[in-house]
Amino acid sequence: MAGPAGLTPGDAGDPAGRATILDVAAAAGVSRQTVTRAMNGMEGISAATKKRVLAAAEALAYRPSRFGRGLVLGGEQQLGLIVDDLRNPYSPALAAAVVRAAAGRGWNVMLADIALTGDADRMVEALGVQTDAVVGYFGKRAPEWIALLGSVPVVELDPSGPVTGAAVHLDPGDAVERLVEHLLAAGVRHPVVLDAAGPDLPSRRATRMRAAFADRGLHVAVEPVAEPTAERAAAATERLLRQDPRPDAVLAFNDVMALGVLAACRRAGVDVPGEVRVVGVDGLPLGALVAPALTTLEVDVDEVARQALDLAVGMVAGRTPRSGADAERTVRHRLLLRESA
Amino acid sequence: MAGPAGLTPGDAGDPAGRATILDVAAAAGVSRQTVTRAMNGMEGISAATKKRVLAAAEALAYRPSRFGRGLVLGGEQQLGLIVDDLRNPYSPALAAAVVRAAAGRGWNVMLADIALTGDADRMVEALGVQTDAVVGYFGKRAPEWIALLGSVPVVELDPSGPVTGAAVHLDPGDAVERLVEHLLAAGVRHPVVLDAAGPDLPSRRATRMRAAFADRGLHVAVEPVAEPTAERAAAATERLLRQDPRPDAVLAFNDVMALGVLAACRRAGVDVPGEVRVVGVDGLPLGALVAPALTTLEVDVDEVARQALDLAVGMVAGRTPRSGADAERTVRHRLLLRESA
DNA sequence: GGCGCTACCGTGAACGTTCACGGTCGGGCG
DNA sequence: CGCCCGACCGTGAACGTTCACGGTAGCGCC
Repeated sequence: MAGPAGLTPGDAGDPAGRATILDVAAAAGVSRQTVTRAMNGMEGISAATKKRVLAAAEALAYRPSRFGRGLVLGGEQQLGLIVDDLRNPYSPALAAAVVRAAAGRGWNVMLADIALTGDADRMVEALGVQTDAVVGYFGKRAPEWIALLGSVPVVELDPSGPVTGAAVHLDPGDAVERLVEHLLAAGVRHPVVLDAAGPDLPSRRATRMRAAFADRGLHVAVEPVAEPTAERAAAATERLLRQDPRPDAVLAFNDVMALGVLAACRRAGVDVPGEVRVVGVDGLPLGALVAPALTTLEVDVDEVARQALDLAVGMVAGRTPRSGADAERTVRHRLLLRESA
Repeated sequence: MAGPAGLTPGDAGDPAGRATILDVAAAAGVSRQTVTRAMNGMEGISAATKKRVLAAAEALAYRPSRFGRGLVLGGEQQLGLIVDDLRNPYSPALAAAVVRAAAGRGWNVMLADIALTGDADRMVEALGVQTDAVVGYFGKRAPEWIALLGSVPVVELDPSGPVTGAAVHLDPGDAVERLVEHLLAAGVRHPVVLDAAGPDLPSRRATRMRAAFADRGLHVAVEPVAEPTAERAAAATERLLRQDPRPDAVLAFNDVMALGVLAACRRAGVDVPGEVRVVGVDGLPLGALVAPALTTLEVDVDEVARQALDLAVGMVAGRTPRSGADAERTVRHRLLLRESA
């Protein structure tokens, strides 16, 4: 168990570079194939030889090249996942779901964050080189990046623009209708939507919410926030609370922003849901931890992950078309009525 | 832009499998090398030929094999990151930091979750095959998994047992001393540590906290919780609050558990920090969103990521030794005094 | 002694790409 | 006309691994 002393990698003549299977074969006095047999636990090798080969491999710090192996074996299936910003808890919630779904099918997941990465273009391109399919949020630059990915199959998640290929849509469906009914029944008259200022404003969610209110004869102000963070939402809420008439319901773009709204209300001494009702979107578990517990439009990330993976593997296998109706799925939001509204 | 109609991949004789560079060469009536020149924007090719080659590539849905390319180019650097459970917000916070640090060095990050994955052994092994170095939380099974990784350089994060290789340690250092001083000065007499029931109990954190109290002549009860989740912590807290004497301070293993403690106190009508003081560990941003804002021992995830990557790339390059004093770094906790204690 | 069988091991070939070099062809120049 | 040069393009070789097959030795059996 103690590390073999005095052995640095490339201990024989090799000045640099990893040891290859031929180095091990030479060191053990056998052929390539015998090394393969030893390393991969195949039959057709004596116990003594196997031991000798493994010792040589250990001494040379030999590790099979994933490229050499992948070349002949046809490669493990590798999925690229693009998320918007890992600091927003929704991203990891989704990532967790995707990792789980992928593991079930024997796929590995490679994670990329386009908000955190300086050179997003390079990142996307690298992802295309390293993976067999890519799933994720592309936002406004979807066409550009999908082009950058070359012919790697792509599944867009909740696309904002017109879809160019496969996609999993998020549909507020009747959850938003029921939410609006609920708010109106509670006496809400001055609702405000706190929208995330993406490239295209207002967002689809905001539009959908506004439409639901408009159907029932109520006008909704849409307040754009520079970044979809709790801090920005809190700052925006402070402004809103000073308005006249004061909003009696704040619908946030996502749960994290809604948490910021709750914090701002608490600091301002405004009772939730008594004076202001607050709702989010995403259904994050941590929404149940705060007081009052957050009412939200929950998205079933496991279902999203399942559908996305289904599309991705289908496209890789050549079953699913790369675009068109068969390449689109829809996952519905669920209304999660807790305490804040 | 419109997809070329009537062209399915493998449109010529090929019954299955992706098109190779030779297929493109044949289709365009040129040689391999010319295809390479066209695809990679190299010089020594006429504009007309280049256009013809690119058209053929497009038609055949050709995509360079990452294995073939990696084999000759020596491979992009790829880092594996093992986290415990993505549903705990600390994991993504760390992952975000690692992704950022890695992107700065031109590395890609592949994410694995050992809690979510059914067959963790297989996952770890696959990670070893696909990456050039692995960083992460291995927990109790560290030796076993490091062995499984073969000769892939490994950096353990906050190892619980004795370190077998490189590691980044988390040191509560004087932050915990100052915390205990603060609690004692506030009149705390019956502190309880809510520990995460890992394989080795009590955890290093719990031990450290207990020692700090013991140094000042106070005994601390350690309460193990089956899982390090908010729900479990809340349930445990309900039990604790019925004890006599009732604890006047609860030190949780991490922030998520501390949030569970806060929720339980709120439900029980117990004032924080008036009647019970609550402390977490991690320094998650969301700890500032709850009421009262969570006092915690913050860990600088960016610094952890930097150190870990430094070790990893050093080992890959052969600079840093695989074990020993030079292969270990330490990052100190910081006391973040907010409202809950 | 010849035959076949088993256990063990080695040798071409292939995977898909890029590098280094060699070839061809047209044209300018003395 | 002979020479050289630049622009363009093609051909072996190499990367590291595994698969399919071929070889050799030992041994039992007729």
